[in-house]
Amino acid sequence: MNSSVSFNQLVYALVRRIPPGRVLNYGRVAKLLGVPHGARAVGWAMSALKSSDQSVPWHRVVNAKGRVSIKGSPEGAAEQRARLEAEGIVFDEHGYLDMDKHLWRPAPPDVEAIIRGARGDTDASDSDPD
DNA sequence: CAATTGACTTGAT
DNA sequence: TATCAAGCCAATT
Repeated sequence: MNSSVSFNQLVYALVRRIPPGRVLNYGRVAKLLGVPHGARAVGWAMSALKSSDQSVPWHRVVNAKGRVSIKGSPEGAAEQRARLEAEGIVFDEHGYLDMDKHLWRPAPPDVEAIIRGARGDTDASDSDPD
């Protein structure tokens, strides 16, 4: 039982670990998951989220410029910003937040653990196949 | 299996 | 800071 997990599930697992008041951008999520250029794929995963999946703090994922990037739903964008402000994040007059100040920097080992957990390989007996 | 799509990113203007 | 083009990825049809 293992890598049968969709990329989306990995994304959700990681986003779920983003602490309040912290944010992550699409490209960073992709990179942490081992796909340096999968930013768009991460965005796709987020768009696939249902309103019922409130276990995933989707509002903590913004674009690389530190700005809310939801398209086709001004309401959704407003909600995302409101949730972030509720966590203490401040947006400037242009709608940007300070990435250097709020970007979440998880330790690599922690990220690996999250990924392994999402894959269900909480055991992972084998050291390093290949 | 090929074409489409989209909450992206980077570099140049 | 805003806009444009090109590159990259996974899920969907």
